[in-house]
Amino acid sequence: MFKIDPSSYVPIYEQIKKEIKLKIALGILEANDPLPSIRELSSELILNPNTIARAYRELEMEGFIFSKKGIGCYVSRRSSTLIKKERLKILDGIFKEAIEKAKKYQLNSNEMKKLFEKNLAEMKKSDKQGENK
Amino acid sequence: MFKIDPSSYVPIYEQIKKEIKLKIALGILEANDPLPSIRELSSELILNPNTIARAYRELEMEGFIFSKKGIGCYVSRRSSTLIKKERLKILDGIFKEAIEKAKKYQLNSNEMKKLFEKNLAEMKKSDKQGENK
Amino acid sequence: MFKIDPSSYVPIYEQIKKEIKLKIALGILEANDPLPSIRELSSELILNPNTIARAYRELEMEGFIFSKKGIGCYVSRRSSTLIKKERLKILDGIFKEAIEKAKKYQLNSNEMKKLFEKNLAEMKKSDKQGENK
Amino acid sequence: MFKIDPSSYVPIYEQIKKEIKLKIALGILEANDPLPSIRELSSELILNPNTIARAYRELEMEGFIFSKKGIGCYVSRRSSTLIKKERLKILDGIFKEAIEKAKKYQLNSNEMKKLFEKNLAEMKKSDKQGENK
DNA sequence: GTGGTCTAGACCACC
DNA sequence: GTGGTCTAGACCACA
Repeated sequence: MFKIDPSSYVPIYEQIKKEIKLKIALGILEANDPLPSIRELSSELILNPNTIARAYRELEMEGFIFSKKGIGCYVSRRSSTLIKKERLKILDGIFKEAIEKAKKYQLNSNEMKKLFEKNLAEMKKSDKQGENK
Repeated sequence: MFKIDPSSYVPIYEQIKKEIKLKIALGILEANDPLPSIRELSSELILNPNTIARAYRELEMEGFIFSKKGIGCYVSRRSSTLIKKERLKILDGIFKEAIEKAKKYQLNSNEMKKLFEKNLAEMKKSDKQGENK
Repeated sequence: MFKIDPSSYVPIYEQIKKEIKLKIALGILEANDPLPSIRELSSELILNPNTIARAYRELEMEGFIFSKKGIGCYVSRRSSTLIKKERLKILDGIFKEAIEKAKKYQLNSNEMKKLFEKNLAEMKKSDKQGENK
Repeated sequence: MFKIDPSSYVPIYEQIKKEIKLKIALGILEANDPLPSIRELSSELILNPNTIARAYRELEMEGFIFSKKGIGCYVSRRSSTLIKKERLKILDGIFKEAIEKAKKYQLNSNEMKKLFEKNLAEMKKSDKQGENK
């Protein structure tokens, strides 16, 4: 389903939450779709069930999913509304953060623009190579 | 001297290390310059001295600084050489990472460009306001 | 027949037991009356048959009902005697409990009275609306 | 500090949350007051630290408290505002629930009133006896 | 010492 | 089988 980086500073349950939110944001998971069961996902990711359970519980508290005892966890109807707001915040945050970091390294806005566009071009290039493979 | 984000997942000692490396990269700290004393920095950042000590210890192990017992810590001569390699990696990584994250959220390159420039413009704006204060 | 609250901490089989005891206490179910079949009730309440079966099993153990294998469950003759004791306890307990809880929140008896009467009035109001539907 | 009922259907972490919210509602705990440490409370209540940690974590997510790594947990400034809203809901819910239960047992509003006032009188009586002891 | 995360594994309610 | 709670105990970051 997705990958987890156990060496990251970001807690594993937080990584799981993000990945599921991402799937909702991309429409891969839609309202009433079932999530993988806690045990299933825990054995797939080689994690303790409690870690998955915590991620699911917090997603439920935030309104993205709902759980039925003995049945499973499902994407909530409100999830698409909730995720739209988060998506914008996240995306905005991504670039804001990058710009702030670059600013710390005393790059001026022109240098940032250059560097950004260089990286963008590189990404496009490697994407095309990926397609041709 | 600099700011720390206690709510970040990045450990505080790691944030301190980054900030000091940054200062070396920018030439604010040069070879043989003294670092703020552990006590000084800990009271300024309202952190436990042990946290600062750990950051300094690891910077010493990586060769960026050296310590004189009972006197203080100083920027090493090798630091500027060491930092140059890191700086390039970091700068390049900043936008690469941002682009990759945005790509996960299925932003195409045009949308990324727009969002990047929007945030760049906002940064400039808030900088000017800061200057006028 | 009755409602179940799946989000309550009280187990569902316990809620079912209470509802059936209630029906006996109110004389809606009398000695030798048949209970709804497990299948019937489980499809009506959208619950697993096992959950209903457990409620019935415990009611039988407590003497309120008896079951004929392959036929169904029936209200026992002793049920009305058994229920009378429970009913008094329960009714008295309802308000005693409410008052104790409110006392914890340092409501004095006047405030409790006010709040009680406010809620009583609201109930009456919503009942009338229900009738006019 | 308070008691927990391990046999209750209400989960222990939920009971702990309620008790702390109660203490905030009553002004026993005020903004910036420290909460007992997780280990302290867990050994006092003879519970696993994880159970306390979960209660504290959820209280933090709901904005009632904040935690500082390596230092402790403290009542938040917003807590008093947040608790006021909850307190009203809780108190209203207590009587609403009691009335609904009594209604199920086909008590009419006059009977409810009588029973309520009887229990209120009993409470007052037992309170006075408690004082004289 | 503090809180935070994670694992391992138990029991429960429910399907 | 499912999710939910709880225990026991480890390791980490931080004071």
